Amino acid sequence: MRSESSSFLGRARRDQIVRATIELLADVGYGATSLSAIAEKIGASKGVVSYHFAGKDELLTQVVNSVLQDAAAFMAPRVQTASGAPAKLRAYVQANLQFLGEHRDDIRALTAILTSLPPGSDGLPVYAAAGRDAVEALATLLRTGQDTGEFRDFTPSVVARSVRAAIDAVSELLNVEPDLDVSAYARELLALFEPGVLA
Amino acid sequence: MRSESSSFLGRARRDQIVRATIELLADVGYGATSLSAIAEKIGASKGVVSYHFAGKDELLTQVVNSVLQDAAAFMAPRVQTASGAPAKLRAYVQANLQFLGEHRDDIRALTAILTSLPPGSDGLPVYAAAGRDAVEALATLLRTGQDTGEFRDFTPSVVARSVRAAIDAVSELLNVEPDLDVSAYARELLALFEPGVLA
Amino acid sequence: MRSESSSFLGRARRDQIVRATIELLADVGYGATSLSAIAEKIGASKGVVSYHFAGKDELLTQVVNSVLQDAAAFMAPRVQTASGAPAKLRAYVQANLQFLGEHRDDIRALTAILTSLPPGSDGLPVYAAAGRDAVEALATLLRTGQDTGEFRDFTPSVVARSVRAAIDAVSELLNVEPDLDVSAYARELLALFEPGVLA
Amino acid sequence: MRSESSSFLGRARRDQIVRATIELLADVGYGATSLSAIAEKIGASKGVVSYHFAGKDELLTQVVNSVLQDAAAFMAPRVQTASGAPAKLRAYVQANLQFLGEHRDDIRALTAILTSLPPGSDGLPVYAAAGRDAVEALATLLRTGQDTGEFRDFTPSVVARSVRAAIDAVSELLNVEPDLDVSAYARELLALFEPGVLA
DNA sequence: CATGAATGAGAGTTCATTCAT
DNA sequence: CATGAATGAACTCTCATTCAT
Repeated sequence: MRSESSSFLGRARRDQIVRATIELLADVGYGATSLSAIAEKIGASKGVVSYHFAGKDELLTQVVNSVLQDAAAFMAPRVQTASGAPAKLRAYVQANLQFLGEHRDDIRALTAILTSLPPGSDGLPVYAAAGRDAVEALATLLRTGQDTGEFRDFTPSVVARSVRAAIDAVSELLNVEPDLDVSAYARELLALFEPGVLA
Repeated sequence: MRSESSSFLGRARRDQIVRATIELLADVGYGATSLSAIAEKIGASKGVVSYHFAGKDELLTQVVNSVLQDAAAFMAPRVQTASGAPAKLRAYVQANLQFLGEHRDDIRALTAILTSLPPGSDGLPVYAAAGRDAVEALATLLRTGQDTGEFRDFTPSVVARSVRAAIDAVSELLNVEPDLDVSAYARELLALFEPGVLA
Repeated sequence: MRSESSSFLGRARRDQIVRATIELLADVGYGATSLSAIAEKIGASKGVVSYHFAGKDELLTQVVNSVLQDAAAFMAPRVQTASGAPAKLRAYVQANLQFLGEHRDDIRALTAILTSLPPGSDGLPVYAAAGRDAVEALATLLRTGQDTGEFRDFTPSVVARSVRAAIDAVSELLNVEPDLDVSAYARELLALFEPGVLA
Repeated sequence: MRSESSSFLGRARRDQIVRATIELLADVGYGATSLSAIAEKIGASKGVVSYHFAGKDELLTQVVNSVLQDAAAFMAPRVQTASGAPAKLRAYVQANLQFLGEHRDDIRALTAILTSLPPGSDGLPVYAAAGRDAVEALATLLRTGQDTGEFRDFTPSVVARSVRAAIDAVSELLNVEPDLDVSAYARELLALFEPGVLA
């Protein structure tokens, strides 16, 4: 099925497989997410997955892209709507946590894949790129605020990395406390970071 | 595995195996750290590993414990020596980053294991316990500072989790920038967090 | 597969499939000549091949027959035209080499199939029949020459098999030396065999 | 088992596996010679084969080398003992046919492998090398005879290829006529070729 | 006629584990 | 203590075939 024909049925099957893969990754982890397990979950034979995806790699890539696109589609408008660097930062944190709360399986699946991929040939983790992109985007936001004098003088990459890490940590917390009030958590995070960031 | 024999030789062999496992985990990742690879690395047969450890699980548990104990042994005196909550927090962050810088393989191995272990039977990640302990210890420190009026009124677990996450993020950064000045990074982290934490 | 329909379109499709199969066999070998590869080569779906041929076996049989018929159609008039056993033998060798030179893919495909088919249920190679027929035809020619006194007294089947083998060996040589002068090679072959054959 | 320790047991097992593989190749052909079939034949699990050989490739390479070495060991002394090019040629043909008669399975296995391997990346069959070596060795013998004036003036490579092909053809014949008198056949071959070769 | 979807068997390979020596 | 041998399960992937549309 190399055709991008996007025949309705083919598309639906692929989506179904991606969804099943996400749920498995979230539920049983990377190691237990085999093609057999995926096939069983959708009530089909093993060959179906191989038919719709060139291989496990393509499937996992699809999962990663799917989640990243969803996240970007959710985040972008909320951050861009806000005016001024401080407001954008608030929107960034709040939107992030809201997305985390609403897409737990997706995030767990993403994490499972990214942390389980073997180190690349250069010795660096494969996911370094994805992570670095996210940090870089936030750093740019921070740098903009520094240029306008809204933010203090700090090293943007350090703060960006720390804020992102603090946000990502919520994902794990959600596994333990499913009823967490993510909105309140976002306010607490901002209360923690804003004093050190705002001018 | 008459493990209680604790003969000198047996102890040495176990340590050697644990070290080899740590290096492999750091170098080639969880997936490529097979018993054969470990055996090959120490120039022995596969059976040796199975002989000294009940199974792969016990070996990995040993690796985790080993690293956690080293970290605790390094951290504890530095934090306890400092007097006053703010000083203890500074010591905590600085000692943490110093340890990260000096034990990169250990940390990478630890991360590889903890992020790759499948979710436990209760659906929660196995490493939740270890992580929770670390956060809880820091939260206690923060709570103490709040009791003495040295720290503001925030939710200790939220701040503790965020600080830990910011610290842990440095581990990945070290893979990309091996020459990172961890001491300077620690100062930047404190400059970021202290305004939001100190009373 | 309503194969007796022999509609123009159906006939054309079958021929197209057979041609594609021959090219694949010649280019990538027996093992890589899958139904998918054939379908891809003609820009159609896998089902097409299955529709026009009862199975892979029938397709390969068709390929073999097709090539054998072409060869027979090329050889027969050239040999029959020559008068006298020695002239027929010369025509046989020359026509054979000429055909080899002009139908390399066909020959390679034929060889790929015949050498890759599993031994038949009787333990004998499936292609034994085809090979035996070719040897037998040449042996008959030789026997005729012996009867007329033009050829020496030798065992016809031995000489026939040897001549055929020497001819077939040129097929492999053509893969290595595509510019081989087959006509000159034919003369050398005759110079080698005629002293032992002619009376 | 990468060790060349040549422990008696390991060596025996490897030999046993190679023998089983040869018999399978001879009996059921290349396509049906799977690792499972091999394992079943020696009454062991599939893993055993993988344990003793790095992969199927290494096993098949071993088979090829094993047969080629046996053949060389058989042929070399017989040819070298003969004095004079004509005698060497006679010894070559006779020894070859004798070996063919005594090692049918080996030859069938060798043929199965060499004809079934896919074309190399250069488009040429992998076995071209092995075949070319054999032809080249015989061509050298012929050339020597020409230099001494014992042989006529012909193109050595053409004659060498033809003689080799005539010899190889006997291998197939042996499948059909197991009781063939190879010694008599050798005499007939020599009677066919010598008139065209001897000065 | 043709397609895309699905199946199920079988391939080679890897791995943790067990055990006799 | 240590080894080499063996197992058996699981894995990804490929393929010929079938079938509803």
